[in-house]
Amino acid sequence: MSTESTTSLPESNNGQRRYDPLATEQRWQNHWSDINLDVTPPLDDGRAPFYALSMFPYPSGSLHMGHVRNYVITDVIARVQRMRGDAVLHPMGWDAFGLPAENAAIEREIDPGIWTDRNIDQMKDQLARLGLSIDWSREQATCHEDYYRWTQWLFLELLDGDLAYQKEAQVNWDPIDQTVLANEQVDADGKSWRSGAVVEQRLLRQWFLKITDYADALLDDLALLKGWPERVRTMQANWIGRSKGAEIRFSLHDPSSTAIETALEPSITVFTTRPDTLFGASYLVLAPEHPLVETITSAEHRDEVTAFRDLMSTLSSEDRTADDQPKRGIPIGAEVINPANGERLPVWIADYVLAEYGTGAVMGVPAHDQRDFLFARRHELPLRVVIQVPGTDEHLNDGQAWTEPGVLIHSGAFDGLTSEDAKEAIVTKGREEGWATPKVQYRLRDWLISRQRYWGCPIPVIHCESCGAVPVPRDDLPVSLPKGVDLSGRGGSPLAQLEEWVNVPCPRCGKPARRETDTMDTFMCSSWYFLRFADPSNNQQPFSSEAIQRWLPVKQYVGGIEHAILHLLYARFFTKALRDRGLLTIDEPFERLLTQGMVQGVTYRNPRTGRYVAPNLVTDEGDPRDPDDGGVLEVLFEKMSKSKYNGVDPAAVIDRYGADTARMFILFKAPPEKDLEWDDADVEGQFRFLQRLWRLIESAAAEGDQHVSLSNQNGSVIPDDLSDNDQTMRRAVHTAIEAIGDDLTGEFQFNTAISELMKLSNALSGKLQTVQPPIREEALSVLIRLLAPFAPHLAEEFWHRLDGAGSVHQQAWPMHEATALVQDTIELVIQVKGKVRGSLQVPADADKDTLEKLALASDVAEKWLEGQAPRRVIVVPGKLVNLVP
RNA sequence: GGGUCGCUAGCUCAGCGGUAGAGCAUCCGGCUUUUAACCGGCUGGUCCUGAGUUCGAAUCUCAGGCGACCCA
Repeated sequence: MSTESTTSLPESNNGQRRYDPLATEQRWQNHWSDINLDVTPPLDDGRAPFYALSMFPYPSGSLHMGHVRNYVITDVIARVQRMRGDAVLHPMGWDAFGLPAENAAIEREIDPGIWTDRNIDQMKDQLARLGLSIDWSREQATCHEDYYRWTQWLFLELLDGDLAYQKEAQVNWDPIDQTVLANEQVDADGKSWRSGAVVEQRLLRQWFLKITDYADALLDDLALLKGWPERVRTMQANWIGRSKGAEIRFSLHDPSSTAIETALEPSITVFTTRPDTLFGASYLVLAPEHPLVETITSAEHRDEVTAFRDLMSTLSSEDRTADDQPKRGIPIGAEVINPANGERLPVWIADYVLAEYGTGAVMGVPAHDQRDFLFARRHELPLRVVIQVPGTDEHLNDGQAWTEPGVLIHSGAFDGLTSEDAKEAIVTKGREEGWATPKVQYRLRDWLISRQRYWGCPIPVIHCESCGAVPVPRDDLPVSLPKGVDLSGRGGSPLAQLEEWVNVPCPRCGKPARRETDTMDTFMCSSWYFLRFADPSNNQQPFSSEAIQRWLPVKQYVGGIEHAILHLLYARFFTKALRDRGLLTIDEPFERLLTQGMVQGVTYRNPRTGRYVAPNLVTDEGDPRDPDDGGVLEVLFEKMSKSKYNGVDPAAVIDRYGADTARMFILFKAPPEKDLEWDDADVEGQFRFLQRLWRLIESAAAEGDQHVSLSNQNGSVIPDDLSDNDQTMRRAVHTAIEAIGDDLTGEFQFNTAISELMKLSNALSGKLQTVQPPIREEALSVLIRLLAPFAPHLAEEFWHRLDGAGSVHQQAWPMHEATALVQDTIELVIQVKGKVRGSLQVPADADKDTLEKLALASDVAEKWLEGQAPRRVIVVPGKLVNLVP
């Protein structure tokens, strides 16, 4: 594209053109698309690979600011790496299965596939306006057959590897979305991550993936993820929840015998992380649902126990175990023998013990476990201190259990051992005597992937009465989603209604059989999409090993913190499982992770009613009032959402200021990991900065003495005879290169990088005429190249305006020259007793002695030392001299 | 209760042993049939508090306060 075509911009009456962002941006976007600027280099390209990836969006149909922030961050990284000489893969796709499409179908009788494709088209148009350097030729949508046939193929791999199985289990049921959910998809309050409904427990036969086989690997390999935020790693570690301990078997005491029967069956096995406190056990608790409750409850306790179990079945596990709940429980009339000391302990059932965790039974050690302590106090059970509590001998302080490790007391032969040694010694003894086994327990459960919904990837399995669950042969893939299904939303798997689809011959024996009618959790689809981008149109396999070796792992992944556990844990599991199936050679999918903060909008809320008020109903921003009752409103910043009326539409911002301003504002307003408060005034400020740059370039492009042309930029040589002005400008230019380079290496700090651009612009403004032509050519060339990743359209416009060759986005990233940063003289700070009292211009290379002499001879020294010789002189060359009288 | 992060100008953030900075906002002045204006300048700070280390602390250490997030 020639610079001629830019003359269509409006001209002002002094001959300078005005900045018209929309026309400029459209023009360059078309041009880049024409020359395939963003296409990924081929596999045999010799440069270092750099895979930059944003978490792909659900195609809701409208782009919001969170998306914009996410994709702009990734785009800047991709652009910088290209200029630094890497071969960059920067793709985009759609996480396109999921409930909104199905709900739209129910409400408006639109085919979910058509609805989804339409949304994808819309969002793609919106994304295109941002000027993202995405290789759209690699686009994927998880709901398209040429993608999901490979999701099914990978499911069969997991099935072959014994990592997928069916079982009947208590599972989370979302009553609003009418489907089951994985544990990760239920929040701490027991609510669905999607619908917000309180989940119920149901006993159902479902498909699971054995993520627990990888619990140790997923935990241990967190140490490899040095480029991940610490808190994400911590969250994953907590979620996996590995605890080392032991299972300890307590034999039931036979009340008809007075002898200690160590081998009486049945016995009760508990899991504990504190075998060192075994001698402090004073009771034993079973979960109310524990199967042994049925058999060992004594006749006189049976009615009470039945009533208690009925009560518990109505409560969620969160309600039962909440800290502020009184610990409820009742004895069941049985007794066990403590294998360590032969003591008889009563058996209780209680709300705070859950059947799903551990063995569904715990030993009660009131002195050294806070929950046991509260339970024992409430039910007047005995308490025995077996770990020495510092400073108090035998008693507990302030109504608390002592849960720290310590030295054992009242523990027979183990007295005097530390907790750590005692754990091992007690378990060893127990193992010899057959009542203890070392055991590692996890909080992580297997991943429930069945969903009773239509708009998802069909599970490629056929159920045959003779052969059981038979995998669909790989040659028969994909198992296509049938059209024309009645989506009533009334529950049950919609696919089950379609008899002609469901009834098929068994692939193994040929007898009539039925297809699996559940679809997969959409997190399955997103657990491998980053692999497909490396080899997007392969129709022989999900991806080739050559493509994977070239591009994976993802060098920089960018997305929201809400996936800290969900998607990021599943994708890590997939990677390891596929590695063990021989399909991958990498251990981790994402080398570096950036979790961007939320975009928040100004929000008005009536503190009395709790209702949100739309900003256009607030007449006076200085004194916001509720239009209904005239009351004063709270002004807050909260995550943008429809219900809070605080959203800002990206399209409206781009219409008004252009994508470059929107990009610059979002990057400048906050560091990428932190929340960003949207402020229209600051958007204006950013637009003004771009206008200042525009004028700077326009004046440089003017004909005459000041005219700058970058056409011979590579040939221009910095002369030896530099004036002070020349040197000052070069210093500003190379300082900016160094600072921005630092901001874009390791931790990304786009906000400070843009601040440096502003400083550089200020340093050049009005001074370009005062320096030699090669200096101003260098200055402008650097400024434009440093700007390019942030404001790609404007930088391209500037580059062409000053006769630059090719696209600015194909130029090399500037490198700073250390010699340009050197100063002849520096300002030496003079301190007296640590307080700054003045300064002095001194040669930059002066040695310590010289500096000391200069400082002592200065007016400052004379004034503050009053003739006395200083007791001590501290000289920091290049910086200061501190005189201590 | 535990962990992580944060507290610097009115706002959002840099600075992380050596003269407290940027952008926006405010205020003042200028320019203009370039008016979503623009240009120039000023103002503004017990760097959360206290103690310690040091010649010197926003910066390091300890204690405390407040806030956010995660876990229990």
